[in-house]
Amino acid sequence: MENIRGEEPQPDHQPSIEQKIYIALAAIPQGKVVTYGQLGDLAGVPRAARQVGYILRNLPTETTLPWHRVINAAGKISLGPDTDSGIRQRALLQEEGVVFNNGRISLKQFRWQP
DNA sequence: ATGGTGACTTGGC
DNA sequence: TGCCAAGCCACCA
Repeated sequence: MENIRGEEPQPDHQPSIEQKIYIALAAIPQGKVVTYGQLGDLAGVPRAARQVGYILRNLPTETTLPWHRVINAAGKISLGPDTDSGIRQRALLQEEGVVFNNGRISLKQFRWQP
């Protein structure tokens, strides 16, 4: 596999941070969400919240990964509600049955806990 | 080398 | 509840 910057894998064959994030991301079930920091933890990369955001921002638009199931610790979408991606994320989540209350998702109800 | 930035998080009022 | 300051860490100019 190759990373988002088109670089080849590390010579030691260790999974890159990105690959770990992709794998953890792919495991999130439909109708559930995780926070940026949680995704890092699930991928075995603590304190990687900002890095997760960076990686998601650089995903190709045609990705099949469930990028929309990642929200912030406040239970809100981190993209502006006025941006195309922000609007799409909300729509995709609602299609999966995720409910918004005043722009917020109840982590109590919808957070995925393996 | 170095300081600014950001799809973030946490603790304290 | 909500706002703020710190902490965080890869990326970039």
